[in-house]
Amino acid sequence: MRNPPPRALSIVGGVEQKIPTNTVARLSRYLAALDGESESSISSEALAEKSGGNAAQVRKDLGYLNAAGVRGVGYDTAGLRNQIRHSLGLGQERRVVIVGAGNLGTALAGYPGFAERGFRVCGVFDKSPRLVGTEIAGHPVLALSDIRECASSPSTMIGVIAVPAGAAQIVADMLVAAGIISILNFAPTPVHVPPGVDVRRVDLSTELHILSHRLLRSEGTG
Amino acid sequence: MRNPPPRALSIVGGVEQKIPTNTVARLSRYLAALDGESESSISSEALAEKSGGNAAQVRKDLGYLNAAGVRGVGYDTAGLRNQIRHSLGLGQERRVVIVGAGNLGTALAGYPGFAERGFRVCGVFDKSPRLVGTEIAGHPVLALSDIRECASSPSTMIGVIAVPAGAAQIVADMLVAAGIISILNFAPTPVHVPPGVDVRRVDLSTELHILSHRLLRSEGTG
DNA sequence: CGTTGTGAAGGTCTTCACAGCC
DNA sequence: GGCTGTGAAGACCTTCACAACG
Repeated sequence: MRNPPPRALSIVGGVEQKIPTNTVARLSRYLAALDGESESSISSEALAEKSGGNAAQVRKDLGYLNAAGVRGVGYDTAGLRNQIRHSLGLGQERRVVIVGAGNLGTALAGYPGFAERGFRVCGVFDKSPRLVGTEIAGHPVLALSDIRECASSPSTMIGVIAVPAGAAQIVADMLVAAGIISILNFAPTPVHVPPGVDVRRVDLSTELHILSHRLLRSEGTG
Repeated sequence: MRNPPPRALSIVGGVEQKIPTNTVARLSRYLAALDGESESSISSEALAEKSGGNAAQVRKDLGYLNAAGVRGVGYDTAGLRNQIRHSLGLGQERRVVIVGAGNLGTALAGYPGFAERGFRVCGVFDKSPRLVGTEIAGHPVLALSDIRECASSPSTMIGVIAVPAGAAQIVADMLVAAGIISILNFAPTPVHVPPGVDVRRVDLSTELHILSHRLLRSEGTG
């Protein structure tokens, strides 16, 4: 959320600049699009087509990576993939803890995209003694109190909140107490965290509301 | 991501103006925040606090609704709730079909927030004959071929794609063929649809990538 | 008084258009 | 010729600041 004042990072081998969040989101999609690409080189136009965007934007976005496109040809597929992976912090393995072993937590734990895209689920937690000890999607369900232990390399971990709204804040507090500073919140409520902790929120009802609003409009005009 | 057709909308006879998508998303959150509100009136500052936003923005957003705030007091809770519901197209019941009865589809079908926020799941579909006929989250699983039948009031329906990437486009085509013009796509791939069909995309990997990128930054500066 | 409603300012993101390069 | 890289323009979004008002 609150990012530090724009400051140059000393990354080995280059000067990185701040990349807007929207661009990061699209980079993620470019990466997915590249996964299905067998040609050794790809043009901004082709990449836009495959990722659902537009060519000028692709070029602007890749500009943030100091991407090595070749004029008249396009971008080297393998090199571009590496650069995007690097800029998304996927050079090292990212570990994910999921809190909440209900329907959503189960879906997340079993989501094949996680592993494919560089994330490893390293713990699924639930407060219910009925669930602790069972297994979902191949992961043992652990007690909430074990979060701390699991989070031994805090800075590389992401915590996912997949519990009902009423429990979201308490879970957030626990994640923060365990040293996790990066949280994805699926509960339909905001959570408060100390400065330095980054929360992203995904709310299914909100997505439906947006579609519903636009339906209303097309009903009005149609 | 595909955004709404950039057409200017002239609602006949009305004073309704276009509401930016970001504002619509926040309206959804204001609505959620109001659900937990018992006071008869609420200030922009209080609403901002409860919804995780900022007061000036709340006032700007509510301005799009011609909201009837009372200076020195705040907004009438019940009235505001109604206005937001109306502007989100929740005056009528919105029906949702979910395609894909895997982990994610099951989680969505069982998500209590849907019903609470004005949406009714009216069909869960899957291509697997093994699943058709079973029940998930209280909904019978139907065959894909029944989508058309289910979508008798097309304009009020929202289709949710909860299938693997490889099947997403085919499912999108089927939804469109059934007359559905509003789609929420959870598959990690874009889908192509004809003009007039509105697609929103939610990608879990992308959310994780954004967090991962920001972790990288804080590792660099920390 | 406290709070809304809103023009104006400031910032960010997207699109355009074309120079530059292979 | 074809495609990238990018400044400039334009659209959009957020924040500020304060007048208007109950």
